[in-house]
Amino acid sequence: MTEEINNKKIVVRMAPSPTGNLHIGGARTALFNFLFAQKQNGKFILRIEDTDKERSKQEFEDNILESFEWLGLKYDELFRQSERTEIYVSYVKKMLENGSAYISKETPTEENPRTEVIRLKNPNKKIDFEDVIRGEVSFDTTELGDLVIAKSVNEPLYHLAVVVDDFEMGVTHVIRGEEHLSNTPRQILIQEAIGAPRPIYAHIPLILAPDRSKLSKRAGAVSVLEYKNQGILPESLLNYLALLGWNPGTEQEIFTLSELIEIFDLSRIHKGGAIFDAKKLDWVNKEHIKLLPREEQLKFIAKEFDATTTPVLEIEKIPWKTSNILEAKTHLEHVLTLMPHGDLIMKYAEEAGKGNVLWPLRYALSGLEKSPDPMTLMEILGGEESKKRVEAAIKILGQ
RNA sequence: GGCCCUAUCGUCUAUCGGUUAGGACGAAAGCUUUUCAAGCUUUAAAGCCGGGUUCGACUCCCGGUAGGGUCACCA
Repeated sequence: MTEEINNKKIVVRMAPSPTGNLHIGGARTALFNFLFAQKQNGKFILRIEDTDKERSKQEFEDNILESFEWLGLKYDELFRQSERTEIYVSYVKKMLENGSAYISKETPTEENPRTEVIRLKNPNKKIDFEDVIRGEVSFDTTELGDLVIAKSVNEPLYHLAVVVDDFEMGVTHVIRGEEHLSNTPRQILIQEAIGAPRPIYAHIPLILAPDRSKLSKRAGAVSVLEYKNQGILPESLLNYLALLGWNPGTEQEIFTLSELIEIFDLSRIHKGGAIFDAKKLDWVNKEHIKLLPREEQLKFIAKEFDATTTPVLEIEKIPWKTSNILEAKTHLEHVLTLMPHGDLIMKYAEEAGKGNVLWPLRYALSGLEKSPDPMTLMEILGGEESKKRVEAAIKILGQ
């Protein structure tokens, strides 16, 4: 509330380019922006940066949008840079007029046959900026030269489009990946040329491949949506991603999205990159599945347990280790009369010895030495199929 | 290579000058008549190196080293 009274509302954005599927690095950037905006009661913009017509693909934009949808990261506004060309053109013209940019004659090459481009007139100065995560960062822009900001008046390039959009959209905080840290001085130069205020920067550390290199397709970066197919819950992915490069300062590790919003804090973000650990993600996912209502839980357990394969039973594995075949048969026969009443079966198991009853039951249902517990299996398999399997086990024992 | 950033168990991390350096994942071991791909218990496992500053440094400073990012008419 105070933010809105004292100064303007906070505005953040996530600006992916549709040149690939949204992967976990992008998802985390989106998450941090989202959490910050929610916490500050601000606005979260999703901006598709598709100024590169050759590399931008509709399928990737679709993938990004679908990923946001699945993750449950709601944005307040959606923009496409390809639909905003006139705006950039007007800025290019303005810069040309006020002399902060100029048309530069180029010697055409094979890759770049163009004879002229538009360059920023670099004032060649030192740029210092305060990064929320990294503190004071300073660059000498002399080495940047007069950077190209547009291929032509009608073809703006990345840096120009970003700066114009952030200005036009009133972006107050730029929260993005560390790979953009060295882009920042260029963008500040353009800001100053068009008279835009400087937003607050927060460059978050990269998510690394197991060999500590930048995450790429080659290094095993996978689309966010692939985790969906793997049975990862969106809240699990978000929870895990939040813990990569950030922590709440307590020992709690499992959070719902609203809990994350409550406790998220930019100042606790790390500086160093972090390796993505799929095993820990699995653990986080398991914890979130436990939080689900029973019905939902079964869906995920069923995903890993193949209920369609009829178990192949080995007779000697049916009885519990201190028991024998005859006893196992007796117990299963009794259980069969009790099915499908789980509570009655449990009661019987308590009396007859849990291992004696439950092990043969579980093994009969699954044919596995390790599996979900018998009650769960019966829920997944259904009453009829469960009975069939128990009967089959009894038959084997009776031979 | 230039510029910039970073540096605690294998991995994710706590520590904001004084701790037996804590937790989690994973690993290993053990327990369990077993609602066992679970749970519980236990163990191993870390301050990159060298200088300062200080009564005292993982923590602050400097220098190395290592890793990463970035140096497009891509984003």
